[in-house]
Amino acid sequence: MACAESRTKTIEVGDYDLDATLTSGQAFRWRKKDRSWIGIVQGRWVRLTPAESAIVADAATDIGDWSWLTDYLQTGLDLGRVIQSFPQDPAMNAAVTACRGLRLLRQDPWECLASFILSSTKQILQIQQIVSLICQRFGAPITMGDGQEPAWAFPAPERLAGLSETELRACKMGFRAPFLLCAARAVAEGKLDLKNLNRLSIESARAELVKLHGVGEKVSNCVLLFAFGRQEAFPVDVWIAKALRQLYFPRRKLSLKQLQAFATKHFAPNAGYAQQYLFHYVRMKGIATRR
DNA sequence: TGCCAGGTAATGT
DNA sequence: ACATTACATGGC
Repeated sequence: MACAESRTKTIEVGDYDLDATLTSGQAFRWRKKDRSWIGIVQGRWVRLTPAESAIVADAATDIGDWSWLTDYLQTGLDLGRVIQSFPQDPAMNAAVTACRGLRLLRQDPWECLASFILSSTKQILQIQQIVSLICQRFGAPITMGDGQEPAWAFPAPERLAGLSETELRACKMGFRAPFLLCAARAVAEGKLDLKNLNRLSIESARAELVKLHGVGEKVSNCVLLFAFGRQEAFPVDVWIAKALRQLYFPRRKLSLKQLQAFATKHFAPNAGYAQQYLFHYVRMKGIATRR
C-alpha cells in the first residue's frame, strides 16, 4: 500500500520553512498562492502546502514514486546536524535564529546552470521574470492540475541550442543571451557532461563549469551547491560580500578572493549551507529596512 | 531620476 | 597579480 499511486502525498518532515527556502534566491520558478507554493519539478507540476511537521504535496497526475520531489526538497536531510556544524559566532547565530528551517534544494543541474547564467547583475525578481519568459516561450507544456493555469517545463538545452541570440534577447536577458546560448550548445553537444560532473572532485567540476563563457567563480559555486549538493561550495555575491565585510572585517578591506578564501575555511564543512543562512538573513533585513 | 541588481570578461595599471 | 570598466534591462 505504500506504493499506491495517488495525486497527494504527505511528506513527514520537521524544521522545514518552505517560505524561507523558496524565497531565498536558489530557485526562481515558485509562486505563492494562498498558503501554498506552486512550482515545476522534473517536468511535473506540484503544489506544496506546509502542515504540522509535514509538507503536503499535490501533483497533477497520479504518482507512485515521489522520490523526484523528496530528492528536490531534501526532506531526508538532518538539518540539526548541519546547523551544529556551523561556526559559533554572533553573525552565524543570528542568521540561524532568524532563518531556522531554511533548507538547500537539490535542483536539476541544467536549470540551475542556465538560471544562474542569467542571474549576473540582475535582481532576483528580474531573474524570475526572465526564467518565466523562456519557459513560456520555449518549454514543453505540462500536464496540469484541475483549474490550474498552463505551465511549462524548463526548456531543454537542445531546445535553446537551436535558437538565435535574437530570440533569447527578446526574453530581456540582454548581454547574457550569448552566454546562455553557448552553455546550451555545450550541453546539447555533450561538450559539458552534466550527468557525470558530480563524479569529479569539486575543483575539477568547477574547472569544467568555468570553461563556459559567462560562468565564473560565483555561478559555478551556485551550481555546485544548489544542483550537485556540494555543501562546501560558498558562492560570494554582492550581498554575501557586504555581509562578510560588515560582520567579520568591519575595519579591513578584503578583496573578493580573500573573502572567498576566508569563508570557505571559516564555515567548513557545510560552508554553502551557512552561506544560504547568511544570505537570506541579511537580504531579509536589507529589504525590510529599505524605504 | 539615478543607483543598483545572487557577475564576468576584457582592458588598463 | 590586482583594479577598473563595459555589458542590457528594469525595479525602486
